[in-house]
Amino acid sequence: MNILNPKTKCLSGQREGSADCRHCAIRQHSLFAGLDISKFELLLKPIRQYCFPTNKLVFAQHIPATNVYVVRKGLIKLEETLPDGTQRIVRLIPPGGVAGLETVLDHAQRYDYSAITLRATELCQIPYAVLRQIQVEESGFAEVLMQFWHKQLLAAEQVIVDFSTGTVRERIVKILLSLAALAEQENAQSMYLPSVRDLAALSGVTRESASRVVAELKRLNLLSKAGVNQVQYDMEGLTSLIHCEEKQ
Amino acid sequence: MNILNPKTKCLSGQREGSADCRHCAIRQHSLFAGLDISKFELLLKPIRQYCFPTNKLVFAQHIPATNVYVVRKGLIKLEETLPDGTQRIVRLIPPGGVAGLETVLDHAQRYDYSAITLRATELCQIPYAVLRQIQVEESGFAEVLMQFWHKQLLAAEQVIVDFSTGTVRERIVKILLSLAALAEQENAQSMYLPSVRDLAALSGVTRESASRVVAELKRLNLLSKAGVNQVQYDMEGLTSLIHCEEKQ
DNA sequence: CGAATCTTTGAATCCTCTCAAGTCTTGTGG
DNA sequence: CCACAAGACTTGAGAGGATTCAAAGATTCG
Repeated sequence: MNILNPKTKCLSGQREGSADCRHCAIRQHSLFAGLDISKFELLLKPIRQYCFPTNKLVFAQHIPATNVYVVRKGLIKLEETLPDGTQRIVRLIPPGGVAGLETVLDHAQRYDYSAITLRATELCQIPYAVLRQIQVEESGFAEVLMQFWHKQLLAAEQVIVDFSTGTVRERIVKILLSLAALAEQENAQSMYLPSVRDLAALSGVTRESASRVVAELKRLNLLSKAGVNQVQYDMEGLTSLIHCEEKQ
Repeated sequence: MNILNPKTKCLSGQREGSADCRHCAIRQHSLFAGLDISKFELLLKPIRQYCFPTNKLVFAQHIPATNVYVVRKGLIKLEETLPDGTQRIVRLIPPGGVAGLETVLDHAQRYDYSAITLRATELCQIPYAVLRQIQVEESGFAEVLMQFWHKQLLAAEQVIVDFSTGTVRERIVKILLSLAALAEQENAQSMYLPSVRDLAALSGVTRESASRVVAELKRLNLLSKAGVNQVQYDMEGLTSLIHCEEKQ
């Protein structure tokens, strides 16, 4: 919930310093929206900001849950490892979203899933005690927290309805459209293309199947490489693929 | 949140009368657990209890959300209808669970999904204003509500990880094991077997595929009919099916 | 009892997975 | 800075599984 100092280097999971929520660009869109920050200045001191590279573990499933994380920039996955060793992603958390909300519950002291960055990601780490105290002092904060619970639910439901239903091509295209929408929000020139492994884990198919679809989309010029894990995309072309399939 | 008067007939969506939360058998396991009911007696008056038969719409997706429903007995599905006309179930709500929690949010005035009974189901209908008022008077109630948000999330995640991953047989068996666990909780002689349509909508496969698996399980004597939508089951046999598949 | 709906089953097709080999990338150490 | 190793991705071929289409058999409800 603060501005990343561009002079600070972004090392592996390194602490960037304590948060400056007053000047956070994303604040009004996230957990502390509507909060009178000056009133809580002291309370917010324990908040730390981190900067993770791609594929770093933010917290592991089953370990004691002590912090909620706000995604300021980047993208996180919440996933579970299945008995056969493959992963299943249960939801993605875009900028403005939170991970580890189970921390705020009295009786769920462990994280339900592992949280891992999909790309370079800036996070704010908010200790349990801070949220608890804000709840005490701000009667409206419980309402805000529930909005975030709701967001989590909607994200999980999207995984079910959009990403885990239909043919492999439909699923992958819907994932890409969803990520393209994120890119548009940031006015980015290109969009983030997850690894084949993550596309597979998010859609519940094999890596090979996911790879074939991505290759096909590139062949159709609906995607074209624009850097490491970055692609340019043809929004209309991708969208039309889904509509064709729905007509079946 | 009250005891169903056994003398009252259970008609289609008919109101059973106002709630008597003080004597509710399920209360200590649901939304009002830990609440001093006598203190809220007047407030809880608007709560109504309903008794729905199989396959009745409790509320429809997109209509204004004005009530939260507590499942006292039976089973509810939350589902969405896809463009091709088939349904996708995003989660099941067992006794003690709630549906329509989005009602309590300030900014989400419409239901995210349609709620439909899978079997004869007893519900308590709790108006928004009641929950809001309890939140005002009981500082701990927000915590309880969040526990229920968490439950919803876990249910959605189960649909992703268990019911929408792996072969059709694995998925169906995991659904059945989950329902068998519910039956054991109630010390029932047999378990509820959803319609083929619902099994398909819950696992994201076609009705035919779901039907074939159920037929196969009956042939293997892991399921045997014990009434309308009721089956006896071989817990160990079903469980071993999953373990075999995981070893692959 | 009859209509409508749901379920079952078969056969053919299509899709997805599996297995395997080869290619490309990435990160590390010399 | 390059070489190498490990891991990720791609691609093909074949097998197996799921879907589709179709028709017949149950069930349910009025």
